[in-house]
Amino acid sequence: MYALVDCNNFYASCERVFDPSLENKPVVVLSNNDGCVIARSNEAKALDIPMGAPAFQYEKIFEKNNVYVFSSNYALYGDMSRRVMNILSTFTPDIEIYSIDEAFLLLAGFKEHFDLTTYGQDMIKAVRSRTGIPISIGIAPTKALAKVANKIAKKFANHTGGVHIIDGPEKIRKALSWTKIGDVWGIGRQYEKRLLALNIKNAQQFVELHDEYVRKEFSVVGLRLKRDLSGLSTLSLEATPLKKNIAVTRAFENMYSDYAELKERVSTYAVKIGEKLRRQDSNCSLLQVFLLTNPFRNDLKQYRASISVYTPHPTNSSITLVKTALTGLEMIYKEGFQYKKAGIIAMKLTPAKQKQFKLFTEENPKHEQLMKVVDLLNFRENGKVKFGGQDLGRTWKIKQERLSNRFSTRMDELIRIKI
DNA sequence: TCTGGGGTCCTAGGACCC
DNA sequence: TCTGGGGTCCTAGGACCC
Repeated sequence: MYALVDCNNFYASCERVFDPSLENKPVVVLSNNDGCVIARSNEAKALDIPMGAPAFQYEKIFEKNNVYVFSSNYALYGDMSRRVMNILSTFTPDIEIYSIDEAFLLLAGFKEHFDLTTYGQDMIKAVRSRTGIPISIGIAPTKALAKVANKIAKKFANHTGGVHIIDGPEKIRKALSWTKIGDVWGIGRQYEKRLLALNIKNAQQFVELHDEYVRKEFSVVGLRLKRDLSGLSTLSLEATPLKKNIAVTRAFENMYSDYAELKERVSTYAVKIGEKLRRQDSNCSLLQVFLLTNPFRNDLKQYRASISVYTPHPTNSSITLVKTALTGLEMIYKEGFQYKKAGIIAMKLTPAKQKQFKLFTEENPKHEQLMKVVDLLNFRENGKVKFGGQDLGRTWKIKQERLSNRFSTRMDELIRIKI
């Protein structure tokens, strides 16, 4: 059996842990630049604030309903996630961390020795008492069905107490008939549209389609999903692998048309890519750089371009990455456009330890030492060391007007209690 | 004024190899 | 008239996920 454990309204719940007065109140968390709503408490969902809602369009609704609005605080959410996952790992040796707030647990052979409902409830209690985060658990013979079970556990929390088990053909059929086709894991907007056109409205009707048909219309991905949903375990637990790509992409606060400004932004993104690579101890060999205008401004000329550039050798040195990224930028930049967003994706990642030496080009060995020192200083001094290509006068101007403290990772931002 | 960011996988087509 | 068969690698685009 597989369990899917999902943190309820994760980002909103993290904010609540450190401010319990938010309990039972509507809470939303915004994306970078305070742009869109990316997490909502149940109370906020009840106000019909949709996922992805642009914040500026909902300002009035926030005010009228006393919605508590937060900028996203990834330092906090990442650390809380790590704590939750650590607790879950004590319940089974086989765990796949699927996302920041979700994990699959393989409970092989547990059924014979434990009551799975009680086991699930024990997990809920442990995570709640040790982190303050509420979770829901779905248990079933396959991953796709565990997802379905999780949805039921959450939707009928009053009945299920947060744990729901699907086992046996009858329960599977019942759960699948209840599940709307668009709510199935792996069925997104496009597939939903196509299936509805065929009058396939729920998951049960989907699993009754012929294999060949599903394979032809929805590729092997769809076919695997169909099998897994029908109870044949097809998707297995994956060891949480190292990342294959690492990206830093941001919309700008304004539109830029000046090459010098883009150069500064892209340099800063490349420096950040370097930090991320060093954190997971990887090198990269290929950088993809892209640039685009504001797609929401129909009145302006549109342009988007992207290019891949090889680094001279596998590297995680910010210096080399900046140089490579700027080569790419120069190739795709065109004058006369108002740019709104740029990004860099590092690809072809290799472990930093297994460096393939090149015959003619090689990293200056001083880079490695230098980067170590820079990372250390930036950690201690909260990001004070910058590179020449970055704007030294810039006080990081991403919009974060309602940021909570990094309660669990910074000494100077600990929660304060008055006695 | 204002509209996120970071991932994965699959397929098709082109360029290349022997 | 007629023009092989089997590969790999890369890229772009499109779908999906949270």
